[in-house]
Amino acid sequence: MPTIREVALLAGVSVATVSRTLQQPERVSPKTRQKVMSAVAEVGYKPNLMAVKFRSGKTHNLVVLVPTVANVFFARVISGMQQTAAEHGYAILLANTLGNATIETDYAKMVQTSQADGLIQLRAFNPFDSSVVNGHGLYPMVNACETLEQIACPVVTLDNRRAAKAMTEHLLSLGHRRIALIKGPKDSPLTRQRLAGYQDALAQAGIDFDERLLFAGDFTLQSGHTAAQQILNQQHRPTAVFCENDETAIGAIQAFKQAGMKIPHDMSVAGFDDIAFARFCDPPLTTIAQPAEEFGRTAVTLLIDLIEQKLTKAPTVIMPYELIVRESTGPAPGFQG
Amino acid sequence: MPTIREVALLAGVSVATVSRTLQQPERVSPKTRQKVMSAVAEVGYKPNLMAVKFRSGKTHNLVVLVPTVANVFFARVISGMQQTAAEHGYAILLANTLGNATIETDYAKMVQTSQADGLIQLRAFNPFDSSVVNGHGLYPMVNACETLEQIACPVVTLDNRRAAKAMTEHLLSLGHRRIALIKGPKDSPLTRQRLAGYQDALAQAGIDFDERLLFAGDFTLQSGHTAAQQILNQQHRPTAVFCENDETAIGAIQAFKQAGMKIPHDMSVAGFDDIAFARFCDPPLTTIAQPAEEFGRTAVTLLIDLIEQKLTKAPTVIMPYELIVRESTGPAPGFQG
DNA sequence: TTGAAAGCGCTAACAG
DNA sequence: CTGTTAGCGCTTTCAA
Repeated sequence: MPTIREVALLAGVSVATVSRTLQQPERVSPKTRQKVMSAVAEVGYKPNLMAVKFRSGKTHNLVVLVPTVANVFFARVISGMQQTAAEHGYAILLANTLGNATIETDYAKMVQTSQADGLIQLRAFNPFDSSVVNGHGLYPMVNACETLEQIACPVVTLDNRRAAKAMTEHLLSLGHRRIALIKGPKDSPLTRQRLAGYQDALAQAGIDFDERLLFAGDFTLQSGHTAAQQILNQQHRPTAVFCENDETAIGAIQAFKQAGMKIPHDMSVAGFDDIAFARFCDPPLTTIAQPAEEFGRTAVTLLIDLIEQKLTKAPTVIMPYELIVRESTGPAPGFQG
Repeated sequence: MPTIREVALLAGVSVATVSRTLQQPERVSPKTRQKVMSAVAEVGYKPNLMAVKFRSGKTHNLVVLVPTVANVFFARVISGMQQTAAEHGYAILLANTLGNATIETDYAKMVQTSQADGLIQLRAFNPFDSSVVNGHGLYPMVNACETLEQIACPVVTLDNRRAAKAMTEHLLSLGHRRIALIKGPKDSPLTRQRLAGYQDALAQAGIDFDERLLFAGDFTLQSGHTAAQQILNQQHRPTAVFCENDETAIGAIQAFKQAGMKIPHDMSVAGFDDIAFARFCDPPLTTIAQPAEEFGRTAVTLLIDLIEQKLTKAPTVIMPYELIVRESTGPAPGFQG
């Protein structure tokens, strides 16, 4: 790799002049500029940006902690991040953490060791060693999609409670009275929020909350399938199932169909996220659309503002949702709209 | 951010001793080690790894160019990469390139500017400016999933031709004689290879190749749906459709079902990749399983070997495939097995 | 308009 | 076992 020194030597100027030619060409005479540029071309010089970053103290790297890139919703979020980051001259270092705290902590060290300027966490977990955080101030961090409580950092989130309530109301409006809920990962605030919204809607409709209608899930296809089988084994079956994400719903629909049920005739199923597959299900899935790419874009924008000190206090941005009614939900048996 | 100097000052030793204590503690007396460690703890010292990397000339970063993380197959590949990279102390810089040559070239510059040690490309395109490549040697690069012709770099690939032939043979064995093929992106060698495999099987079975059974696609759900509609409009319909990936197949299945067809009774549909959704389709999808995570792991291993000069020449690694027969393929109408 | 020189934080000879 | 020192490649004063 040729260095700036070799260029200087070949052009017969000082390294300072080479640097200036590349950074602020107008401050260099046309003649030297010419000489330098052809020397650059001749040796194929590319500045060592590692050196530049080291010197400037700015890496222009952002770490993103994502539980799993295999989750289609997250994939969209990342897509949005990448785009905005690139526009601002930042690169994304993506960490597929599998929700593992150790891996998250490891990657967070990239910020602590000056390898990245900031971090975006898509899960409700503070990846920075708390002793460090308390003792020596916070590192630039943004929380997206989830809600990291007890830490003062910008948050980009959905009003999950309202959205879940809206979906539950949709099911209620179709005459459903026994509505099961297949939850997301246990320790996630998002899961609690969606549950709360579900309960809100039931309470408002004067329906008693029945804990036996709650089923565990973890946002995977398999977990939806498993939960649906449990529902099928239940004595007094629900007539509708609200799944906390689309993958779960798709897994559940399969289990119901394998058991010979017709969707939505025998069972209504709703999801959450509106991933691409939702529209291509059989039947197409009723779900809540979230602006996934916009989540990513917003999170990156906030983080860069934080890094560049344009932010005075940590805001909470609430993104809009949209109820998408497709064909996986229908009237409850015997219901007269 | 405290530096090594502050630690040295506080511990009353030289910076070299601090560095040694951290790198090779055994070369330092227990007493000084003690002093240094408590000074490190007291100021909350974290080494500036940017400086370390700059000095060592090794970044331990790998750039990965992926057409789109939203493709579930690629998501799995990336997952495998991340894992292996982490094991070797490397980080993955993921670039969601959308198959855009300009974006790819931009990210490739990270290698050229010493911000990353090497690159993995998942598409058949050389992201390095060819003049640079020719003039000044190659950068460490590995091609995975696709086949980058005309460049001598390690390749991790599937025998796409054999795999496609195997799937076509499966369909032929079910009595299908008119088999449509929904292709992948136009300019992809992988697409050509799968087409070749399809033709191999037909030729071997003594069936004339009919160009009207070829349909364009781009690996998206939507493109499968669109192609299936074209098939439905055709005069002399095929009885089976082989899709070059699972997303395409899932899109196609929906279109067929919307037209009132029963799968596989009226139409057999096969995919390629065995993504998670394949098993949860209705009906579950017959497909070719590829060891996606293993692709990622192998590519990273090769790249690291290349970077660390453990590789003398560029190998081509052929990964195994497996024909997964599920319920989306069945006997051709009137066929007596 | 240009050059000399300092220094970013760290490691690795080399001396002691 | 420990300290001194040079230097990685670059930018940026400060002088000339």
